[in-house]
Amino acid sequence: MNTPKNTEQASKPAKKTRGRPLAFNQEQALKNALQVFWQHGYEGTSMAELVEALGINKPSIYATFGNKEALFGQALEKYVAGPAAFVGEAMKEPSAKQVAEKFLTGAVAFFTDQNHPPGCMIVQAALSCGQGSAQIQETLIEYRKRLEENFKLRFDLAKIHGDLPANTNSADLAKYLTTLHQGMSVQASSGASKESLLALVQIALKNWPSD
Amino acid sequence: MNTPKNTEQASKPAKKTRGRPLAFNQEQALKNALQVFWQHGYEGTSMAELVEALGINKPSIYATFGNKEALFGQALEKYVAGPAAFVGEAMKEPSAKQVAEKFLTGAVAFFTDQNHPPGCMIVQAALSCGQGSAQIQETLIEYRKRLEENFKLRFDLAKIHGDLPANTNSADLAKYLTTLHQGMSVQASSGASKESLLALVQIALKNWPSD
DNA sequence: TTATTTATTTACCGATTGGTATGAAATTAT
DNA sequence: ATAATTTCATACCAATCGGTAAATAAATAA
Repeated sequence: MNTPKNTEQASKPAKKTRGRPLAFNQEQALKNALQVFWQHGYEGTSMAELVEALGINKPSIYATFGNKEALFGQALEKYVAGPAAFVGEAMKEPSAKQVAEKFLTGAVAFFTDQNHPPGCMIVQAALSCGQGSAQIQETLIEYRKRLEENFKLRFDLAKIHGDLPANTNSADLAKYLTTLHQGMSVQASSGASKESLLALVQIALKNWPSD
Repeated sequence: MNTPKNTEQASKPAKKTRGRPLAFNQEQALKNALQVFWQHGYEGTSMAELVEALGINKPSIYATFGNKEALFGQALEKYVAGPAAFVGEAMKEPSAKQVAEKFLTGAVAFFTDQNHPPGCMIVQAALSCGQGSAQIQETLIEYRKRLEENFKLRFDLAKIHGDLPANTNSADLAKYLTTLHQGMSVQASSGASKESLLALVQIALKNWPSD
C-alpha cells in the first residue's frame, strides 16, 4: 500500500460518491499547474514536469483535467479569476486617471511579487511558439485584446463623465496603457526591480490627458 | 545524380578550395534560419523545420553552423547587424528627444514591416521556455539590458550637452523607452496596426522632459 | 589516372514528447 | 461478503526531439 490516505483536504464536506475517492486536491493541483505554466510557458512545460509539480501521475491528470491544452485553459481561468483579478478592480476606479494609475502600479506590485513567477502569464506563456501551439497563442492574444477593449470602453465612459477631455482618443490611450503593461511584464521577467518599474510608471503617467 | 549544380550563388569570386564545393549559399541559409527563429522562437523551431526552411539537410546544417543553439546565436548576430541596425542609428541622433523619437517610430516601422515576422526577435524568441533553453533566454535578456544601458549612457551625455534637464533620471527614462519598445513588440506580434502604434508613440513622447 | 579533401545523402541513434491501455486498489451499495 | 464503481500505478505507445555514423559524390592536387 503506497497510496497516500485520503486526508480530507477539501473544505467542502466531501459529498458521498461511489467508487474510490480522489487522493489529491483538485484545486491545489490546478494551482500548481498554473505556477508551472506561468513560469515556463505552454510549450516550455512538459507533462513530466507537470506530473512532478502536481504530485499526481499522468493518467490522473488526464482523467481530471483532460489533455495538456485543456489543463492550460483551466489554469488560465484560475489565473484571471485569482492572481490577475486586480485588473478588474482597477477598472472600477472613479476616474480614468485613477484607473490607469491603479492598473499600472498594481501591475508593478503583481509582476514583482516574490510569491509567484514574475510577469504576466497572458503575455509570457505563448508569445512565440511552434504551429502546434497556435491555438493557445491565439487565445492569449484574444485575452490581451479584450483587456485593451475594456480600457477603451472605460475611457469612453470617462469622456462622458467629463474626467477625460472630449477630444481624447480612447483607443489610443487604451493601447498606450496595455503596451506599457506588456512591456513591464517583459521587464519584470527579465529581473527589473519594483522600484525601477514604479519610476517608469510615474514617467508614463506624467502626461495624462487633461483639459 | 540528384544533387543540384553549383550554380555560383555567392557574389564573391568563390576562392578555389579543395574538395567538393558547397551546394548552398551560407548567407542565404542563415537568413532563412533567422526568419524561422524570428517567427516561431527558439523552442518553437524544430530542426525539421529548419531543414525545410534552409533547403539543406541536417548534417550540412550541423557541419556549417554547429548545433541548434549555435545556429540561433549566428542568426541573432545577423539580426542585430542587419534588420535591427536601425536601433544603433537612432542612438546617433543629435538630441535625446530625437533619439527617442527615432527609436520608437523606427521600431513601429520595423515591427510592422510585412517583409519579415512582426515584433522584435530579441523580445519574442525565448521570453519563457523550458530549462533546456535557459541559456538562450539569458542571452536575450542580456541583449535587452545592454540596449537599456546604452540609452542610459546616451541620456547621461544629453544631460551634459544640455538637451535634457540636469535633474532627469537617465536610467528611468531609458527603462521607459525600452519598456515601450518591448510592449510594442508584443502588440505588433498580436496584430496591432502601424497607425495605432504610431499614435501610441505620440502619446508616449508628449511628456518628454524639458526645462 | 589516382589520391586527397570536402559535402551531401540516407539512414539511423537514444531521449523525450504528449497521450493511454490495463489491471490492481479503494470505496459505496446491495 | 460481494458486486459495482471509480481512482491509482505501472508500463507502454507512436511520433518527434536534437544529433550523428557511414557511405557516396564532387571537386582539386599530384
